[in-house]
Amino acid sequence: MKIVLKDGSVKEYGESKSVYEIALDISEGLARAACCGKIDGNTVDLRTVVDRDCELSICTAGDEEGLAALRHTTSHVLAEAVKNLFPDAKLAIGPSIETGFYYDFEHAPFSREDLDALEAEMKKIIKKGEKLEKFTLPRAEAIKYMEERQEPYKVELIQDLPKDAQISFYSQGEFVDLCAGPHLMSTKNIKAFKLISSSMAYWRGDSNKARLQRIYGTAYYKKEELAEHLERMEDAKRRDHNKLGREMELFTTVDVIGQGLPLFTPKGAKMLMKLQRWIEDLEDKEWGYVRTKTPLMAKSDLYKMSGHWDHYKEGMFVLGDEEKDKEVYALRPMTCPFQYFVYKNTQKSYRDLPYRMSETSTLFRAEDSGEMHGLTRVRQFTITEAHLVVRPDQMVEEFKGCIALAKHCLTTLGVEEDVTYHLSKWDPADREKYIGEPEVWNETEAHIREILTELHIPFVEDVGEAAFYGPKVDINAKNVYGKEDTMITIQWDALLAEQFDMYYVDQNGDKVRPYIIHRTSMGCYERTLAWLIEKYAGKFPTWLCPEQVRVLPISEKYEEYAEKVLKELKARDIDAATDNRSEKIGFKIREARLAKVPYMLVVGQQEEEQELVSVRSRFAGDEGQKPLGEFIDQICEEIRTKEIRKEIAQEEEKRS
RNA sequence: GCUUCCGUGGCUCAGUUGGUAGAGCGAUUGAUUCGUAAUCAAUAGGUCAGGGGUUCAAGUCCCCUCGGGAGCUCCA
Repeated sequence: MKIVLKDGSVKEYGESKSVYEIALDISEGLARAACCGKIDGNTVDLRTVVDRDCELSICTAGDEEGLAALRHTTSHVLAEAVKNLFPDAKLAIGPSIETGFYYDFEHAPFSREDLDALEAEMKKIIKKGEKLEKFTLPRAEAIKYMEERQEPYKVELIQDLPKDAQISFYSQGEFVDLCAGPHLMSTKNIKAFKLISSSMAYWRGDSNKARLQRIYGTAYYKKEELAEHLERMEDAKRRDHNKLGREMELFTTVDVIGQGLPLFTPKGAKMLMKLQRWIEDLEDKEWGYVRTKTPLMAKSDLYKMSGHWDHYKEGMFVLGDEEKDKEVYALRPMTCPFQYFVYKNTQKSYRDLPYRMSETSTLFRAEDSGEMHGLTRVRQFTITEAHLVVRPDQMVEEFKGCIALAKHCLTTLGVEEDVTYHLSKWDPADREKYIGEPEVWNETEAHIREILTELHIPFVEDVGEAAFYGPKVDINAKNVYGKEDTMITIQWDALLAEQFDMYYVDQNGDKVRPYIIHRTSMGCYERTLAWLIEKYAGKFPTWLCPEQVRVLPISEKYEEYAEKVLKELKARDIDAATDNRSEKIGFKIREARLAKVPYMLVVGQQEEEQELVSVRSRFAGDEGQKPLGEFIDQICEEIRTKEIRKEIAQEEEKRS
């Protein structure tokens, strides 16, 4: 039997061998790291017997499959440890995930002390180095087997498998778990793991079903990799916008004002203003948008017309009681129908299209109390939202234009590499949630698919993620903890024009229904700011900084010159301040560094006499003395072009 | 909305089996007038998230409300 290995070399064996034996044969070291194999592209367990010519690769350190198998095995060890320490616990499921693994148990909540005790127990199990053995049972016997072991969740899982299936189990010593594999050969190959946290989870993610306790953990091949991962988690905590944004005095929240209602303090408000001016100017000057200003609330009649009353009432803040009050109002959760009436204000000709209306509008959404998080999930937010009313023949070009604008915005902010594109489709199995006919949905989805393919944008398709009136392109970004949020959305709407009786007059004088694109060029400002805080760990590109320059006089004697420098900076629209406190220069520099101000201008006797400034930047450290005018020209250019200067290697930031 | 953990001066926290609050940083004031990451000293700041209960006595125990974290569910 001929085996073609990953590196192209060919091995010949006289008889059948297991993947593990072959791995051992190739390299002792490799085999130790091996977790599973791939035969002709399919992941297989190390115990799998190879009895024919094939291509075989051994999944090892660095392979996704290998890492998943390692973590999955670690989750089994966790399950064994839980059973040892808490025999009453019932096992649910325990898969590997992107950052590690988890296992769900029916049990009282686990404390950190419990997790520490479990870690110690897991180490004991690993030290014993039991072999993981695979065996299979027919379905009926498998159910009986798990009933005997009093594992009701496992029984339920097996019952969902096909009647004629052979159910596979893995054991390590006394411990047995229902599992499809693959797994390590022995528990002793687990070298580096850590239990991270525990929390509640529902059986099968259904809030009507049993409440389980989930333990999260992670595992790596090497101790150093685990240490790196834990360091990354620490770094994520430091970058967390909800903490850093408050520390940097960008925003705050107040109990009596309410959940999901952040207050932007002067620095945060300045950043939002810069973002807004940039987006609005860009849209109006370069992309042909017109601006509207429409009410933040409307009578319920409007939402009934748009379909929001039927499809989205739960998410709206309704003012007034339908039973008692003549008029019921609602704060707006979106801008669409308001802008439709702007369009309808005058009769439009085919020559007027595309008609691109944009508005920086504040929206209100009645999110459930548990959904709010920092600036990424709030009840009131502001977004520059647009509706493009277009002729059907213009639709594809305009849709592409919206994607191009979004990409331009992402590139300018330096985050274009950090996003994923999604084609959010309807769910044909859930017709209630959507309006319109299946043919329209299939057709519009096909159009979007074609556009993305043509633009060479990699994307994934998500069923059931569409708006109720049409499919969309969602551009998502991950936060520091790896959770995804939608930043930008571009929606194809071939249906609402009908609902609002919107039309244009074509060449023949006939009334024709236009198409509509709902889109944003950036996400809402709150979420965008959160993203930027985490992306840059608070060290924003200069153009966005609420304080771009801080002038630091060596002593109070040079205060006058510092004020003169400040005046010239402000005359060129640079956001600057002076630090005139009677502190030593070292102290002032330290504070400016901690405030992440991009440029510090140190001024003393030499500078005053020769109209110079000593530049110290976040990017290059001490940049030396230069004439004030030269510095101002340079920073103005950096701001104008929205340059993202590279930071110097992180100096150790000494805190307290 | 659900489960769970948490809520002490502006920030980070300490507060032992219940005996009516402490530190560091920050702030303020004074002194210092300094050349690239912390000058010295003094002073002020808290109904211990809010409300109710148990107790001779509650920051500490119990209940409710509000707010925060984690995880579900949800998300135009």
